[in-house]
Amino acid sequence: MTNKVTLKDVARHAGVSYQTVSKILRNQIQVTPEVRARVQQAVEELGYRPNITARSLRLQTSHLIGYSWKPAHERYINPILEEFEQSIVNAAERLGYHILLFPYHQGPDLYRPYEELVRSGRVDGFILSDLEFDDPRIAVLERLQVPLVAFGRAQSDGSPFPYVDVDGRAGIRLAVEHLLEQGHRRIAFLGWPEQSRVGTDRLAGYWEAMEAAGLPVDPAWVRHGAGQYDYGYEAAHILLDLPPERRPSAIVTVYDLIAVGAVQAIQERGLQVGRDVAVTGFDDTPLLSYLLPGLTTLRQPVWEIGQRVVQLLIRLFEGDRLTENELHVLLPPELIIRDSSRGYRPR
Amino acid sequence: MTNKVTLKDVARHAGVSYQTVSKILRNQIQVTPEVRARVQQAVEELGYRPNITARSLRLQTSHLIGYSWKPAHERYINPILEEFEQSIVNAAERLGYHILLFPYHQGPDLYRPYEELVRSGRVDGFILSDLEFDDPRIAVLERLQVPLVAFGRAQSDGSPFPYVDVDGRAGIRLAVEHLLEQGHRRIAFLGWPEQSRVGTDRLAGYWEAMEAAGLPVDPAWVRHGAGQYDYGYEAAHILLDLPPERRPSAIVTVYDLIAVGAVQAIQERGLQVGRDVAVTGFDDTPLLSYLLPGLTTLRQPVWEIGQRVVQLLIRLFEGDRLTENELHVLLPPELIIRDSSRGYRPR
DNA sequence: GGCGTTTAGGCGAACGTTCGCCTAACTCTC
DNA sequence: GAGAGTTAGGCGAACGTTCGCCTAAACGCC
Repeated sequence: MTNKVTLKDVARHAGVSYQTVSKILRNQIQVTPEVRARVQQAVEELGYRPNITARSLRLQTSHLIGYSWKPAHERYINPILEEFEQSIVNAAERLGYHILLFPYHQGPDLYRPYEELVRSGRVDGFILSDLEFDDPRIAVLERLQVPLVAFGRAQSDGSPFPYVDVDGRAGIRLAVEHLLEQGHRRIAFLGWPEQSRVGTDRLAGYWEAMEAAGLPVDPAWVRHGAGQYDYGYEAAHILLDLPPERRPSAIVTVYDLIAVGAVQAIQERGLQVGRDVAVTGFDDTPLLSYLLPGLTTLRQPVWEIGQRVVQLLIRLFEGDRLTENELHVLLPPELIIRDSSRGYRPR
Repeated sequence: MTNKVTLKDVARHAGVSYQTVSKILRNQIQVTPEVRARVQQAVEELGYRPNITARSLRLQTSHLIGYSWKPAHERYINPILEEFEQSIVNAAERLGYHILLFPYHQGPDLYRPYEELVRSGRVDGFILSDLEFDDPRIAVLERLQVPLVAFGRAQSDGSPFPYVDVDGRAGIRLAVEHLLEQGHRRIAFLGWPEQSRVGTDRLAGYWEAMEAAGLPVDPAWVRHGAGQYDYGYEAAHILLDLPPERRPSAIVTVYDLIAVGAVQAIQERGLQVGRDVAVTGFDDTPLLSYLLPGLTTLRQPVWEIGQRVVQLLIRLFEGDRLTENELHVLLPPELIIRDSSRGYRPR
């Protein structure tokens, strides 16, 4: 079953005390080359592997990181989460840690399971994703005084706890700037509900870019909604119903599926996406490329975020003193330009 | 950081020996109600939680299950894996276990990391998904003599190791039978490459259903291919190019994206999906419902599979003697009938 | 009331590490 | 060649549990 070869076995084989074997393997002692060789050989012959549990007990650290995320439900899937998961596993592995799955279920007794995991020494710290506004997990974990790093913020202007996040504001700014370069002047924005942290952040990017270009923004161009495909579809129809001089020639959205809905609405009116009305999305959702190959979108640096999150958490474990810039990291998304925002021909 | 309250603290507080506290908490001893109450109170006052690492060391079991899956790459995503992951976490949690992520990377030294995890006592056993034909992980783990349960088989007619799998053959049979009921007689099958384990299995279902209905199968109707969207698209065109009396009126596919490609090809020819040519997919891919709402497809009982996999693995841990039927479980998928296979009007 | 039996709870040991301290033996120096 | 310094490696203890064995007191019985 599990490893039966212990330090004592190796020691007996090599004719030294078992504590000495431990020290030799961890390079914490000087020995004659001859003894070292004997020990090495014994290790290999017996196939010794240190028992992680015993080490954890002695060292008072599990080398396990809890990962809490919000499971997708029925009609909602988060396309970037799988890549994030892979990334943190990858980074953790290289640093000698493993990732323990710990999905986040809303419910009355949120505290209990976290306390259990922490107080029982199961995990050394947590990685959180899918942060909500005023996320209850944060309070719980801070109360437990356990290190945590979040993928995402709780407030648009940053949060006190350590996080790594995508700079949605900069991303949307990139998208708007790109549309401006293409000659668009009336650019609409399909955002998320006004309370949404992510939505507010991205909307700010829109305002910044429009302002920097000195362009007035028609209030009708900025919309908020909670849905996905349907919301994009309906909102686009409303936008296209505006009188010609107010009708946007480009629609920036905060999510690919919203963009897909908008594309559908545009096409239904006999308009051509790109040439007549440009559309941009957000996330570069993998499956979409099959169905709507040409959607201009913003790709989050998910892999990089995962790597940073783990590195940051482990530095927290080690008790490093970290600067503001190390504790709060923002990474810009990459603008992927495709046909949905090319070939504009003003009419 | 981690729990500082130990059995000894509780014992001191309650005025008994610490071993007695342990026994009381595990109900392995009879004590006077008064002592039990004192201990209970001490536990609560101090917020004692047993240290999992120490327990693991003593009990020689980590209560951790390694989950190995094949990470999605660039253009390939497996839509059912997230649900599976959730399901095993859920089942494991309820049985006192946790899931450790351990992605499977093909490479020269496959053995090493598994050996490490097992011999060091990190995990008690493994769950494998995304099985390949003659999957190397199986050999490695069997050599290490570690319990394992797979989601999937390595051979169409079953595999020696414990597994839970979806009965693709029965699924395809359902789809074909449904099409027969709709009045279709010329039914084509877009499968996977001939070496594919899953593909062979599903193809068998097709043959069985056609044979049971006493219908001849035109060899041109059965196609094998490795792609997804493109493969479906091209294969459908080839099928529709057959002379009218040989041209299929229904296309069964082994994967939703292949079906989407086929739908595209059908529509390009001015034919209507469902009325003129029926199409069925496999997996009920979540995102697709936005883009092609009406695809008839087979939904794998992923949640159920996850639950069963964990239960089976834990019974393996416990050394139960299991019967053939318990070790090798097949669950049928559910046929979701939508518009792409309804309203057939023979011409 | 003496004997055997039950019961409550104590005690020692073990799981496999790591780490600090200790001590012989060796090396150097004058 | 004696004292001080260095070096190789041994030893005990600890991390926090669980478990088997032990014992003293309480109990039942005739």
